[in-house]
Amino acid sequence: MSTNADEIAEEEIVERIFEAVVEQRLPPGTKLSESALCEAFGVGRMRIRRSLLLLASREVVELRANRGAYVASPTADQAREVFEARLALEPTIARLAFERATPADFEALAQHLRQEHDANVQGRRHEAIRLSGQFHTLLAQIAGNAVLLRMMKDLVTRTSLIIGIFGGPGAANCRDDDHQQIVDALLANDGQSAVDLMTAHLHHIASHLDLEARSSNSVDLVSLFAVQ
Amino acid sequence: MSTNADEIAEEEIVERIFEAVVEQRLPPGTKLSESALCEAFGVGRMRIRRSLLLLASREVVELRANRGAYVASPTADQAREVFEARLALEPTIARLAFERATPADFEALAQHLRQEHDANVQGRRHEAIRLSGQFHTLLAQIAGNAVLLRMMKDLVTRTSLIIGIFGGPGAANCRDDDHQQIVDALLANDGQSAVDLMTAHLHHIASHLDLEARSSNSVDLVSLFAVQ
DNA sequence: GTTGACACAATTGTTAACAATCGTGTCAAC
DNA sequence: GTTGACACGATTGTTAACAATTGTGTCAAC
Repeated sequence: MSTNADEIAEEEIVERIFEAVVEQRLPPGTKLSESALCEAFGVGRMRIRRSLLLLASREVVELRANRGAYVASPTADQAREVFEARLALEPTIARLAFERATPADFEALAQHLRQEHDANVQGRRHEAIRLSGQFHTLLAQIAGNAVLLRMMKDLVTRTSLIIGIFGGPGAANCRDDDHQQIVDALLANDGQSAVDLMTAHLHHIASHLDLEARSSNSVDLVSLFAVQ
Repeated sequence: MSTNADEIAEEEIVERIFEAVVEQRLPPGTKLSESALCEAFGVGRMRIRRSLLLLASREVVELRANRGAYVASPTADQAREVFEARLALEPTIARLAFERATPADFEALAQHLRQEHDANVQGRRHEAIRLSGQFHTLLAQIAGNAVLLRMMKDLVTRTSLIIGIFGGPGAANCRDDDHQQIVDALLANDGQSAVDLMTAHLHHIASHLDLEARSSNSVDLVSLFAVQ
């Protein structure tokens, strides 16, 4: 009764769009027209508008007045902020996951690493990218904190956008080897190493970004003709 | 042209309700009827509904289907999660604020402490509570990270709800003396102390909660008649 | 050939009426 | 006197038509 199967809920639409963004099938700047989404999800316009509002509140979508919804294009500053936030959260998440992981969690981690490896080997790029981000939310899930999990979902999604903009052409999200090492540390009962590896992992990702790159679009003109 | 003065934006409605919740003028469970809010803010129903959706997405408001919007009533588990998240974020925020604070920021902190002290001495309870929470968001502002700032606003607001439910009757949010000490540490150029004081401060607040208290409402019946 | 204004089409934003659901109060039955 | 069913009022949820804004394409003028 609470789960009406007749129509898709906003939550699911948001989830699906999140997933598509994580997989980089919806690049930054993509226009999300209401009518197209109505058709895609088979729902009314109101539901789409609510979903877009929710996506905008999580800064995955940008709402321009009278011009529609677009997949967000994080700026270099925003990219820095996202990674700073991840560096604040994820070491703690790694520690909590270390403290609370059950045997079932370790099994889930092992299975995830296999999937990630397979997707990489078999060249399923979208799936590999998605799993790569999902590793971080899986850890948050194991950490057993819904607040942190929600934050991580947002940050991981925005990270995909950031890599899409500032990452090199071949740059995927993470080396899966890093993930393997983190899980190994957890299995070896070495929590501190897991925390440190996570920190290093994030620094590694951030270091592969060129945050000076795409400022060319509009900022150049502004700064070029600045008075000073 | 972008700032139409003719009507209040959703953003402002959300901000105002956030403020009222922080000040504990909107206790947990309060019904937020659409018509009442329409009258209160002088806007159409659609705008109110959008605002409520935004508030719900930040878990300050709970939306029950066909029954309306209510100020959220965090559970004990959610309370633990919120404090865990704050413990993950705020030490980092304190460190960042320490690294980046300008003389103007220190002046703002000093002024804030004065206001907080005055409100306490003069017994303006609502304002005191608001300023007490605002201290934490002010630090996030000084830390210069919009992502972290947004997270902190949500967490501080939810903390007010948590204290309203699980705090003792006279329990305000923070002792302002703790805040003074943190600022003193920053002024003394002692970043590590500021970080440690912040951690201790959060533990102090959490320790004054009785997270076993209000589980009586519905859980008691369930556990009372449990099979085992 | 380029630039400017104008009009049209397409899309978004808003409003108002309608439908559905829930809580409450009354009333009858046991 | 308590419990159950029923109907009403109030509130929320949805739909569809309408209004407003934006972007585009055409056309004339220089």
